[in-house]
Amino acid sequence: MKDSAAAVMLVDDHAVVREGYRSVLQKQPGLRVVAEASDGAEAYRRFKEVKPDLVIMDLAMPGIGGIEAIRRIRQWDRNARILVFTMHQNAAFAVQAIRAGARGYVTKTSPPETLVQAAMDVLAGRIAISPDIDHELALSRLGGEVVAADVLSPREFEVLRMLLAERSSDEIADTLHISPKTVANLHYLIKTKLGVDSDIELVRLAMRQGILSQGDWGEA
Amino acid sequence: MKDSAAAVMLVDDHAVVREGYRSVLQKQPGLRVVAEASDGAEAYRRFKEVKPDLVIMDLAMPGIGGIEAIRRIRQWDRNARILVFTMHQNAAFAVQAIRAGARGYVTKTSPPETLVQAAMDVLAGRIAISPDIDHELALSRLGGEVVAADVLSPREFEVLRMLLAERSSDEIADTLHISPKTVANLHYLIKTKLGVDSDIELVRLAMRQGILSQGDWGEA
DNA sequence: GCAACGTCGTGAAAATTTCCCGGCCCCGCG
DNA sequence: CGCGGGGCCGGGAAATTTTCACGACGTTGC
Repeated sequence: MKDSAAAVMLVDDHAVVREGYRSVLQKQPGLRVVAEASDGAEAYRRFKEVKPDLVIMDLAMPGIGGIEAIRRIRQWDRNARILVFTMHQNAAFAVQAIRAGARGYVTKTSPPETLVQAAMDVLAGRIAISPDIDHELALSRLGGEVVAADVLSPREFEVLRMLLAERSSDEIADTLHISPKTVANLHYLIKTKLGVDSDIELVRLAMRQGILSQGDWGEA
Repeated sequence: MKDSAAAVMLVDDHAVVREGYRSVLQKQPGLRVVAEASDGAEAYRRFKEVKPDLVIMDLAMPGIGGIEAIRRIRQWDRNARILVFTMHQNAAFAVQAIRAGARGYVTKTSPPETLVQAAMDVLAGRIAISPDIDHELALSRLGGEVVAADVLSPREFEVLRMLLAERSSDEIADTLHISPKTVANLHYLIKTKLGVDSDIELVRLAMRQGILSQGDWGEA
C-alpha cells in the first residue's frame, strides 16, 4: 500500500470507545479504519483475515487479555505493528506490553493528538511511548519498588498467584503436592523478598504490578 | 427548552472516550452536547455554569471521584439528572451511584444504542439501568455476598478503611486513640462479619464493593 | 428499668508467622 | 571431578497474631 491510507484495526471491548478512536483517527488523512474487534480472541482472528498495517488496542478485555492477544498476533506475524491504548497509567503494564511485542503505549488520558501522533510513529517504524509513561518508567527505575516477576523464583511466583486467587494455604499445598508448611514458608519468603509486611500490602503491590488483573475481581 | 434539543454535559477523564460519547449522541436529534469536563471538580464547576439538562459521566476519575461529584451536583440542584456511564460491571458501584443521586447506570460494554436510550429515558424522568447491571443486582440480592457498608458499625468501617490504606495496627491504634489490642479485635470482628478468612480475601471483597477505589493504587 | 447494641478492653488458648536450619537436586566453573 | 551457588522442600522453635469468651461502660429505644 504505497501511499494510500494505512489500514488500521481497532480493538476495545467498549463500542462507544471504539467510536471515539474512529472519530479521532479519521481526521488524519493517512489512516483508514478497516476493522474492529471487541476482545483478544476476535482481534487475533480478524488480524489474520484483514492483515491491517496497524492495530490499536486496549489491554483490559474479557477472555484473553490484550497482552496475550499481542503475543499471539506477533507470533503469527513477526512484523505486526501494535499500539497499546489503555487507561493504565502504570509502568508495569507498559513493560509487559512492550515485552509481548507492542510497538507503542499511549494512555487514554492523553490528548487525541498524542494518539494520532503515536499511530503515525508506529507506522513509520518508531517506538511510541506517551510522556506520562516515560515518566513512570523513569521513576520505577530510580528507587522504584521491587518487581515481583524479577526477584521471585518461578515457584514463588506461582504460589503468589495462588495466594492472590484466594486459595487457602491447604488448597495450595494440595494442588502443588507440597506440605502446607512449605506454602507458609514460601508465603513468608515472598513477603520478605518484596519488602512487604502484611498481606494487604502484598495484594496492593500485586495489583500495581498487574499480577492480579482487574478482570479477576470485576465480577461478584 | 420546550422542544429544542436537550443540553448534555459529558464527564470523563479520557478525551478520546468523550469523543466517542459525542459521536454517538449527536446522531440523536434530541440531544446536544454543550459542555465537557475531565474530572469531578471540573464537572461540579461547569454544571453550575451551564446547568445542563443531563449529565453523562464516568465514575473512575482523578481527584474527587464520580460518586462524590454526583453528590455535590445533586446537593446544588436537587433536580439534576445524572446518568452514569462506566466500565464497572458491578452492582456495588451501581448501588452507590444511585444512592448518591444518579438517575441511570449504563456500562461501557453496552451497545451505543443503549446509552442513547438511557439518556432519553433519564431526560424523560425515568430511571435507566442497563440489563447486565440489572442481572448483577438480582444476583447480589439472592445469595450475594454481605455488603460491608451494611453489616459493619461505623467504627468497624473506619478501621477497615485504615487497614486497607496499608496502615499498621499500631498506627491505627495511635491515630484512633485506642489500644492496639482493640484494633486487633476490630480487625477480627470485621473479617467475621464479612465472612472472610484471610486478609487477601478481605482486600478483594473491599475492591469489589468499591471501598478501595482504583485511584488508590493506579499510581506507583 | 431493662434489653439491645456498639465500643473498648483483658486474658488465654490456638494458630500462624517468622526465622534458622539441613537435605536434595541441578548447573556452571576451575 | 569437586565445589559453590541456587532453587526447592520441609522440620523446629520462638515470637507474634489470631481467635474467641468475657466484662464494663455509655446510648438508644421500648
